[in-house]
Amino acid sequence: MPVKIADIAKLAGISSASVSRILNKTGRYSEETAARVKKIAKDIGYYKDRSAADLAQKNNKTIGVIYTNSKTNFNNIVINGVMAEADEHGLDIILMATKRNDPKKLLKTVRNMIERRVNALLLISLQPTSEVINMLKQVKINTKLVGTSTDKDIYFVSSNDFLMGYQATKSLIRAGYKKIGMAGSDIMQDYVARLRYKGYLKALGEAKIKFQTDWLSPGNFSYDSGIESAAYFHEKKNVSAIIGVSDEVSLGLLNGLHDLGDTVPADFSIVSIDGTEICTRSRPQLTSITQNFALMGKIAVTEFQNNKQNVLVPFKLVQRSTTKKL
Amino acid sequence: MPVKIADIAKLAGISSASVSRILNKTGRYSEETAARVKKIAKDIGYYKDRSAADLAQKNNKTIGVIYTNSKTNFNNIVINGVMAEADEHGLDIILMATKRNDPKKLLKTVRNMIERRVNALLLISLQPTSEVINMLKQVKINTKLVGTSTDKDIYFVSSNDFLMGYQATKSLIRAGYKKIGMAGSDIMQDYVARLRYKGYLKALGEAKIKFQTDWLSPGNFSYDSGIESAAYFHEKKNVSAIIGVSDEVSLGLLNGLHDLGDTVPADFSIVSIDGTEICTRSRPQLTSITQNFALMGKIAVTEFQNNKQNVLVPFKLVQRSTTKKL
DNA sequence: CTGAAAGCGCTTACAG
DNA sequence: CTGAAAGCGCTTACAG
Repeated sequence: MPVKIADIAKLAGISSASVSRILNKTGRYSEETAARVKKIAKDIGYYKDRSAADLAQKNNKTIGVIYTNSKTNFNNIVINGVMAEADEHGLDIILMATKRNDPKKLLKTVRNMIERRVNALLLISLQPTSEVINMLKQVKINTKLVGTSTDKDIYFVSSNDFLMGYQATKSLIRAGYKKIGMAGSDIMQDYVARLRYKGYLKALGEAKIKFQTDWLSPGNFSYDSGIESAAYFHEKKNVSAIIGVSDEVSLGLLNGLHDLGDTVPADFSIVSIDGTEICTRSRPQLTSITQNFALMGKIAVTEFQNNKQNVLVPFKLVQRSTTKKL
Repeated sequence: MPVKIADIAKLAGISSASVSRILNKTGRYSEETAARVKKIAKDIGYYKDRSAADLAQKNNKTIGVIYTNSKTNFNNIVINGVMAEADEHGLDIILMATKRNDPKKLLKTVRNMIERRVNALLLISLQPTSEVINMLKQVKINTKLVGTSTDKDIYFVSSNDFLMGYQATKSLIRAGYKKIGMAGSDIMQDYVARLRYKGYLKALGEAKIKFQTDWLSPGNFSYDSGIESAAYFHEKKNVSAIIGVSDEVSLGLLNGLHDLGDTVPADFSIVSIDGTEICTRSRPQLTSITQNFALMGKIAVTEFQNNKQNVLVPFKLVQRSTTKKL
């Protein structure tokens, strides 16, 4: 049985109301009694019961964060950004992890967050079903996708996927590459993939390069997709540069190509999209379109009350060693 | 204003008590009214207020998990194990992230968990100060360290660090290596490092190899420590094999050595401790002492009520390409 | 099978 | 500056 405010009140010979005010630094109270109360609280090991406090206050100042506990490597960066900003605003964070591509589990997790009455909800690199979106709308919890965009009826903070695809391709073309592949995503199934693909097509078009359908190697953004794409391009030898749609994919490409005896960037050049530390920890290091995930996390919490629009965060091209000078 | 049980009760023309029983599938009730109540609850978008429920029940069936949101790569694996097991037992998980080496922030986070009255607390790969440990003891929350051992007054589930150091060293010796370094930890400051070092010394001693103090390159388990150690050993050329105390360190070693023109395993062999996917994603792939982090997570929750002892989880040596055949 | 009522531990107008 | 009291939304003996 944990100690409660009433215990402190009794010991201090005052009312619970006063104890509450003192402990929360709210309302008026004398500093003398305050000192006494704080000492007692400390001595008997008092810790507020948040259930009771939240219930009474009807506002708990916590924002929920759900992420997929899979190999997506930038979640941690986003979460760091979220935490740093939440600290500044005196907001608590409750994290919950879910599995990628497990709508049931996500639904359950979202329900849990609703039951905990979080003030806002952030979904990191996650694509909710409309069932989830409707649920959230119904209970009027501000929700944002972070690190991914969407065409569904929900706000997001992410990079401009079209522009990243465009930029990656254009830079490659400018450096002299003519046959450019794109690896690791499924433009039929995936909205983000489609946007990037469109940017890629646009850059190709502007340079009067005729797109070949076999320049695409599909996948699900994973390392294994990269490995498979490496095998594909090694076999086909139809491109000289490849855009990996995530750092995972690009590392898979790099390793897969290496294992097949190809040299990067001599035989194939690679530019990755994401730009996490994976890029600097491979040999050669991966040239990348680098997204600002920390900023996304920060913005997601700064804007948590006014859920009025999407925000697109700037990205940049970082030259490393898997391409010629771009 | 979210809808509440009373709203459902009014709509259904019954008491709140009955609604509560139905929604929680507890006590007795007729299936007819149950069906009606469930439909109403769904229609008006009812979600239990957990604050109220927890307060009334004085038990919330949730276990708190705190981890460091830094580059420690095995946290995710542990957390996956924790989640899987928690699901089986119908336990909720609240995750919170903290910074490595930030006792203030950890204290704050632990306090937050206490206020939320978690049934048990898991600290993933974290070394709490005695202040934290005493706090937890005072409020009688079962707490376990997961993924690290300790000599402090708190239980843990981890691998046997002494044995890992011993095993890594002994395997190397058996394969013919005589000059064996250990990189990336500080045996003065760090308890885990000391245990592994003692195992290492024992294996050396058994093989009548005289330990040289310059076989040690200190660090803090990080990638950068690996890079620095690479520079050190490259310069000294005093060992032929190096034990990296974490996958991060080992990857740093590998990359650092590569950048200095050394070849692994020809010039230096490396065996890593951890065995996460980092080991299979480097070229050459890292031979490792592989810990079973998922099992640690699982065990930590299975045992969450009976906090009576430490548990040591088996590890194994996995041969890859940064050493001769061990 | 069902309801009235007390209680969980806080907070917060309100009155003094 | 302080206290008595109501209320937050649930759960759970208890009585029927």
